[in-house]
Amino acid sequence: MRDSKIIDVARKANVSPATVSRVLNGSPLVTGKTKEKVLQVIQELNYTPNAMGKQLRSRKTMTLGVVVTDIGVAYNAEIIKGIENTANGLKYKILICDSQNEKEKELEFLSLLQNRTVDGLILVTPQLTDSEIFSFADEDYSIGIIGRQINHPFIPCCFTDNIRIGREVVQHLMEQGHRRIAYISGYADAPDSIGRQEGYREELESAGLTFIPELTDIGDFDEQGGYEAFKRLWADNQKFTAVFTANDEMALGVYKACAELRISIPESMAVVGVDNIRITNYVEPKISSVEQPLYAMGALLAEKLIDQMNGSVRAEQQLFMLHSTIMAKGSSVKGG
Amino acid sequence: MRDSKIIDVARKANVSPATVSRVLNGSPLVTGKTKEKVLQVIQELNYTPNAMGKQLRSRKTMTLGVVVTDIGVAYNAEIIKGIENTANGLKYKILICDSQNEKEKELEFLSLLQNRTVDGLILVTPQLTDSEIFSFADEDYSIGIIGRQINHPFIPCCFTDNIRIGREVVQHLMEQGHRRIAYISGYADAPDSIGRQEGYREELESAGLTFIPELTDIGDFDEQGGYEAFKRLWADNQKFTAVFTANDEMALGVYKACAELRISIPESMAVVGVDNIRITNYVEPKISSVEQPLYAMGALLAEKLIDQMNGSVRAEQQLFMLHSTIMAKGSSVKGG
DNA sequence: TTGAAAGCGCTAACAG
DNA sequence: CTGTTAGCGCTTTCAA
Repeated sequence: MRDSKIIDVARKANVSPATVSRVLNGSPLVTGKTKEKVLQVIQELNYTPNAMGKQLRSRKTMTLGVVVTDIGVAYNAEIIKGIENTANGLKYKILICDSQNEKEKELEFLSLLQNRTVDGLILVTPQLTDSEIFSFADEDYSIGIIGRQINHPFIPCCFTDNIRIGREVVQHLMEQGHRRIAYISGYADAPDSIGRQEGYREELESAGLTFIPELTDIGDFDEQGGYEAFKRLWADNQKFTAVFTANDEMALGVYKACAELRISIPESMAVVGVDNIRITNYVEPKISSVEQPLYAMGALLAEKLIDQMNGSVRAEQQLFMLHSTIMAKGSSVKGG
Repeated sequence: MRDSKIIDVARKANVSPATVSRVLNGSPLVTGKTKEKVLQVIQELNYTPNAMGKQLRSRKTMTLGVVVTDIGVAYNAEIIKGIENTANGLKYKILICDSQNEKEKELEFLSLLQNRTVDGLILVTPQLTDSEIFSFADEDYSIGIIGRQINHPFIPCCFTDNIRIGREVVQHLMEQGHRRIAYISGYADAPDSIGRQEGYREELESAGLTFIPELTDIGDFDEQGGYEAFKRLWADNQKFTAVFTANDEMALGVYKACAELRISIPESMAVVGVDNIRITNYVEPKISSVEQPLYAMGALLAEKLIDQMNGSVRAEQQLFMLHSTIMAKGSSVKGG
């Protein structure tokens, strides 16, 4: 069954296509009577406006591209939800790209901006470097980033205050009586690793303690990496009573290492991670962690990007730094 | 900077737009020399074909819509990955809808098929009833379903063999010496609940045991529901030594209930769930579960739907029933 | 092998 | 308030 088009409706209702279009788009300049007639014919013909015709003519797809490194990670899924809900509320749809951490796939997806398949693009902690992203940033292309701060006048960013995360975790551990606190970072060059370590250091020093490089190691953000990093730290025989891992996956690795080494948590070793993933509440003891406002980050950035796309101000770059919340649980509170 | 269009390229290369289009689409009828010239101009002008123009003219968006009830659930994320990868390989893009279990949102998204925003739509265990879906099924609309079998000539379906899941779980539990096995279903009317219970019953009976209705309860597929169902079963004082929950969330609820009731797993109570979610390997003891080929389901259905969309056979309905694998772990194997 | 011309279905100027 | 008309950028007959 061939779809009917605007001209069919127009003819049957004895009006022009323009009038039908006006009715469809809620123009106030149509008489009640005409409008009713048109609406009725639309019903009779079961007419639906063709999106491609509309998009071509209006030069808008009402679609936002979203590039994520892995849709299966709860962190990303929550951000996507925030984006999606906000976008949908503003009549935008979401085109997803799970890049599987491949730069090439991310780059490929960016071309959807050029060919106007999407009106704007949100990158969630992409693999792409700043300069690769810059090469696409243009007066005419709307790009936003979540989970990383980059310095470009047209690119709004939304990220957490990593320094503050580091400070609060250390502060919490010090309140529990710890003085020698280890830090396991993710990838060495990841902003999240660096920022959290910076906060860790600042807080230690502002408490009059010294930052000891030997108490830090690198764990690549995954369970295995955390496991290995902890074992290295432990073997190094630096005494420490608490470890702060830059994410929860690595904290799980620490749990595994402690089990093998017969170190009891939290009695002999306090552990705090970041992200507050679900599993932290199912292991014994529950893992203290820092909860980031992921949904809010997605929602906020989507809103701001859409705003910007729709011509509002672009006077200065929009940077949004959100705060996280520490959730103290059994892994860092004795008798908790 | 205004994008250049096909006519700009044509003029600069001294050819017609038709020729440029031919080059762009790899038509074999273009001279090598002409082709080179055109390609060169395309480079110079940094020309990218406008997707909307192309889509309108060719009546194809190369986009697949995907409706999921919750993108944050690992089950769904894995299916989406299968769909996305396959679709991308065939040059299709993915438009996502997280319906949050709201029928209304699912229905709204279905309209993207009507207005030709997407070429086809995949529903992943939707809330919509069969008849609601049927009202959209049409020679002209391509819809596929994952996780549920529905009976319609144009709608390919991909789902797991739930009866077999039930039989294999019961068989495994019987091998471990259990004779009185309880079953906690999800929503009473969910095909997954029914199929798994059917398999449970069949296997019991084929082993010469009787199906005891008092040993079954309903847990709504979530942790709390599993917790409550187990407590009801236990309070009912029917003796049983094993419980099969229709998914892992409910198994987690059973763990909670057993902890409170001081029933030790697996010594006094064996537990088996379905889905093999990540948490099953982080609780103590690990939860035995049934792993479904989720990625494969997504990939398979995407492929078949795209095939069907591209005019291949539509002789008979395509039904794909995949098999799952039981993963026996500590919760059902003593000393495991 | 290439070009001319006619739309795909819609919206927006401009007239009336 | 409504109609006429001219495209949005592209592909695809049909002719040459």
